[in-house]
Amino acid sequence: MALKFESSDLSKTKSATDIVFDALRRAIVLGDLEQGAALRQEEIAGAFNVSRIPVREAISRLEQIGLVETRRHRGAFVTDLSVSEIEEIFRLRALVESDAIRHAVPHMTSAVLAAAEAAHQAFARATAPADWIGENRRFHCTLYSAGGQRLYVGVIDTLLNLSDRHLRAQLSLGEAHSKAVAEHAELLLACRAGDAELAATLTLRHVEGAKRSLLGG
Amino acid sequence: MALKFESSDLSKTKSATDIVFDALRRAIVLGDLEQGAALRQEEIAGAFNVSRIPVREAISRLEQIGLVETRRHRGAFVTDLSVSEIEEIFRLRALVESDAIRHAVPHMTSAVLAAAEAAHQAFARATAPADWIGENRRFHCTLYSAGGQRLYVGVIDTLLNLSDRHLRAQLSLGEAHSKAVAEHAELLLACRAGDAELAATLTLRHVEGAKRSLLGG
DNA sequence: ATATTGGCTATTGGATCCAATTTGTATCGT
DNA sequence: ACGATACAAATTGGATCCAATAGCCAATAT
Repeated sequence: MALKFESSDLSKTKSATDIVFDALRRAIVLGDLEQGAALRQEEIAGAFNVSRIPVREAISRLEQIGLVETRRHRGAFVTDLSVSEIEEIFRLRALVESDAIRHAVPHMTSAVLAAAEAAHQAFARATAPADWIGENRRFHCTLYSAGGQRLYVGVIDTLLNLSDRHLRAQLSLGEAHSKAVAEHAELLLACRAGDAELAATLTLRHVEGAKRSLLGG
Repeated sequence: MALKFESSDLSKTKSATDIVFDALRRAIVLGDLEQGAALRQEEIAGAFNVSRIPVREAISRLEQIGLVETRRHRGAFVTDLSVSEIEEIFRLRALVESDAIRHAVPHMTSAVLAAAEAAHQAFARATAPADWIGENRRFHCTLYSAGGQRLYVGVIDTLLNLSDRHLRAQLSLGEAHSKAVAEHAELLLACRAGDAELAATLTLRHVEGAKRSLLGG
C-alpha cells in the first residue's frame, strides 16, 4: 500500500528546546519581552514545565542570532539596540531584501503568487500587532523564497528578528499600516508582471520608508 | 594608587561551551571535519574533558548558523552544501561585502589601515592553509569593521563560515594565492586613497573571482 | 562618615544519571 | 531463502544534582 504524506506529517516532532526557543524568540520579536529584560532560566523552565537544560540551549541559540546577550554568571538579557545599530539593520535589510526579490521574481509560480496574495490580504485584515508582524513577514518571505533561496531568507529572517520589534510601535500609530498595504499591493503587481527591477526598487523604497518612519530623516 | 589595565585584562574568561563551539567551528571551517561527518557528543566531550552539556550547547549554536544539521535522536552532521547553495553564498557575499566596505572606507583611520596592512602581509607570507584562511579573514574583516559595523561583520562572518571551507582547496592549487595577494594590495590602495566606490568594485570583483575559480564559469 | 572586607544569597555553569528513540541484528515462521 | 518481528546496542533528549561566581549587605577599621 502506498502512503501519501501531508507536508505537516513530515514535520518532525519538535524538541523541548525548539519549543522554548521559538516561544522566547517570538516574545522578544513581538516586544512582549522588552529591551534589557532578564531571562531567568528557572522561571522560564517553570513556565514550560521543563528543566533548565532545554532553556539553556534555547538561550544559547538566541544569543547566536543576537537577540540576547549573556554575562557570565549574571544571566541573559534582551539585546538593547542602539540607534546606529538599528540604522545598520535597515541598511542591510534594504540591500539584501531588494536583491533577494530581484533574484526571486523569475521563479515566481502562480502558487507562490497566490500564497503571497493570501498573506497580503491577511495582513490587510489584521488588527492585532502580533498578526501584523506575522503576516507581514509571511508576505515578504513567501516572495523571497520563490527560488528556494534558503541563505537569503535565513539572513533576512535574522535581520527581521532584530527589527520587527520596532514595527509594532510603528504600525500602531498613524496610517503606516494602510501605507504598507498599498505598497504591498504595488509590489505584488510588479511580481505578477515579472518585472524584477521594479520589484527590487519597490522593496528598497519599502524598507527605507520603514526606516525613515522609525528614525525620522 | 591608580592602576592601569591592559585591554586583555578585560576579556572575560571563556566558558567551556565557548571553547568547544569555537574549536568545532574552526574544525568545520578549515575542513578538518568534512561534509556529512557526524559530531558524536560523547566523543567530543571526551576530547575536551568536559561533559556532554557544553557540547550540546555548542552544537546547538553551530546549527543556528548553518554549520551542522541535526536529526532527532540521530545526531549532528556537518552541513552538506549544494552547488546552488554555494552560488547563493557567494552572491550574498559579493553583495554584502562590497556594501560593507563602501560604508567603512570613510571611517578608516591610520590604525585600521595599519592593522589591515599587517594582516595583508601575514597572508602573503602564510604557507599553511589554516593560516591563509585566518589571515585572509582578518584582513577583510579589519577593513569592514572600520566604522564599527557590527551587524555587517556578523552577517559576513556567518557567510564566511559557510564558504571558507572551500577556500582551502582553492588556494592550494595554482596561483590563486598570489592573485589574492595582488588584489588585496590593490584594495588596500583604494582604501588609503579614500575611494569608497573603487574599494566596493574591487571587493565585488574579488568575491566574484573567488566564486568563479571555485565553480567555474 | 567612608572605604574595605568577609560572608550570604541568588543564579548560572557543569556533571551525572535516567528515559526515549533509532537502528542494526538475530530469530522465527512460512 | 525471505520477510516480519522481537530484541539489543548505541546515541541523543531531558531531569536532577552539585560547584562556582557575581553582587549585595552588614560589620569593621580608619
